[in-house]
Amino acid sequence: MSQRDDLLAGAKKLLVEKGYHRTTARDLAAASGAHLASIGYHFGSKDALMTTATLQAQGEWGDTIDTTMAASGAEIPAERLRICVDALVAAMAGQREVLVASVQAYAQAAFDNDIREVLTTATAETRATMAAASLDIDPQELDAETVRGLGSVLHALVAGLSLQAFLDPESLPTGDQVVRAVRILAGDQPD
Amino acid sequence: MSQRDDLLAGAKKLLVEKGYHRTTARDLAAASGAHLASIGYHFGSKDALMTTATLQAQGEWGDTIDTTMAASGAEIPAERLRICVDALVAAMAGQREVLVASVQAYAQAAFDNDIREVLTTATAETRATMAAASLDIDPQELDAETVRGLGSVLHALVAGLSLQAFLDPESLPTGDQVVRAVRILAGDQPD
DNA sequence: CCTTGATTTGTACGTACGTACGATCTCGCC
DNA sequence: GGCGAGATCGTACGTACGTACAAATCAAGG
Repeated sequence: MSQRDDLLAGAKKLLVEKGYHRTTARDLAAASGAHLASIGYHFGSKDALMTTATLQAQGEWGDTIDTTMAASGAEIPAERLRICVDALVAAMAGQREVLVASVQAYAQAAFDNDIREVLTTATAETRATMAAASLDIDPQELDAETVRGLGSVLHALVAGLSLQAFLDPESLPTGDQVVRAVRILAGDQPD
Repeated sequence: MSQRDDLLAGAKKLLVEKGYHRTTARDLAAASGAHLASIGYHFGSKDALMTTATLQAQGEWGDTIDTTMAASGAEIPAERLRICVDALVAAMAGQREVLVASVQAYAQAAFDNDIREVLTTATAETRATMAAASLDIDPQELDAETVRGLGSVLHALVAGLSLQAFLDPESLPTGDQVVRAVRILAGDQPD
């Protein structure tokens, strides 16, 4: 494993443990076993290394979501939702570091346009993937309207639950509770 | 206005413009017109000032949500949802700074237990408020089960849409689109 | 075996940071 | 009018930061 890889791995670790800005170049060197000066050589600057690490870490959470969504093969939309939520909630509980990294990525996105753009693109893709999975159709068949509606809602749901998992995993709902809540919200009669 | 207040106002401004850690004590002094040494005098440390500012800023977004939720008085759950989403989306578009501050607050929560606790409490309250508003009942009448289900879903929806507004406001759905998406998800028949 | 280019190392420079602390000011009160 | 506590100011100290750069090392090719 090259120092470059070591640095990236260490950066991701420290991103989760200390956050973006509290991580110093010397921390990175120590955590990765690489030499302080290697940061400049391989990445140009400490900031560039941290940005790269942040984007990679965020990508991993996106991948988790995508694969989880793809795995649910029920017939009924509500049932698919239930299964997905349960699977995601389980994933969230087990991978808190990835959630932390995602939150750090979002925080950086406020000031770094590179990160912002990657996140925006990734979000758009996730919305399409989720909308398609939820309807059990091919992503190509989706119209923009559906992505904006269904995709946004699904993404919001997952992102919101991720935030909840990040803050207080104990309070996460089950897939069943989510489905029942959705049915209440969909209701077209006074309570 | 005292220097203390000036410092807090400046800190909130810089929290949004530069983020938590990139804001230096000298930035704070300059932005608030207060003297560098006043930070130590009034808040003990620069970090304590930034934490206070972060919590205040986060509270403002919570207040926005709460008042918006309270304002929607339709009879039908879905209709209430539609109105709320439209109102919140409008609020998000007009108050990007508050969204930025919230994201910064969450990022800090990963490493600061004070912030984490306040955020957790605030989230729990918001979930209850939203669940109650959505059912058009008094918060006291809510059972824990409903808060966990309906409250979580509503909170996740709002938090998720906030994140979307933060990243790419253009892609936000309308209340109508959200309601239609929810109805699809609630569907108990194969598409 | 020597050369050459890509890495890794050691180190030091300049800078900007947070904070401590004494001096100075403000102003209500005796 | 002076006293004293609270607030503000000026400044300097020690530190830790990011980065530059020359030296050392390594890996292949001729």
